Amino acid sequence: MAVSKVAEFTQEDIWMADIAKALSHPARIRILKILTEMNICMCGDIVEQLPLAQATVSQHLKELKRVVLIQGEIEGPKVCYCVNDKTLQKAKKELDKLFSQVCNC
Amino acid sequence: MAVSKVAEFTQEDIWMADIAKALSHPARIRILKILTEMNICMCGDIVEQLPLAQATVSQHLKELKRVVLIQGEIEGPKVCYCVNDKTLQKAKKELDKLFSQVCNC
DNA sequence: TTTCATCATCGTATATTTACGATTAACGAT
DNA sequence: ATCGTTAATCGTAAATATACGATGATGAAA
Repeated sequence: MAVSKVAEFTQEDIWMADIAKALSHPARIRILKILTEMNICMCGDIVEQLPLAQATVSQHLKELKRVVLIQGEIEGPKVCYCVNDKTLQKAKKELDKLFSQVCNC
Repeated sequence: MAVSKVAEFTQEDIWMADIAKALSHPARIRILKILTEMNICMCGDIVEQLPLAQATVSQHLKELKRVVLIQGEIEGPKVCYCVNDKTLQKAKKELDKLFSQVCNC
């Protein structure tokens, strides 16, 4: 694109779109589910369960971290990932709000 | 990317990611709101309310149509757009399901 | 039938995303 | 100190997304 026009929208719409972007790849949906299903949650565990290389999974984790849907805690050479309930709750609330605004039901 | 790996995920995760992708630009969030707020909903009306050229808005509408979050009805030279409540309801339901699976709250 | 209005599509430029191998960094264990 | 494990980052290639001007198609109105 020539130049992004994203900044010309409201902060609310930008945030919502940003959360949606983080959820816009099936690998990242899957990662969120894996993080909840499993107790231990190292990057390696996730790589095992996805048809993707370690570098690619690391990139997807980075995107989820960017919007704070997940967070990682360094434990020696390992990193223990988990979902961030606060952001998830806010996302759910804002999505509910959007859908109630937008749906005639 | 070399080759997309999207097909290797479940249909459910792919659908959810696809809906999220459609919502992943603030212009498209805004368009959904405009379509609900306004009674008449021509493409031109939307263009007026966005800081984007007509061709760009048309592209965003196409992306929303792709996942059937909206639909357009041709009325002479005009096209009357409206949100698709059925898809919105399904999206809300699936998102709720995802969040309940993924959030410890 | 010519003109106008409306909107999709084409062509194009640039930015971003997806994917991976290779490398690097950080730490624990030997 | 060296080695193995873990995961981030770099470099790169290819696919997609974003943005717009120009053009095309369609139908209403003159």
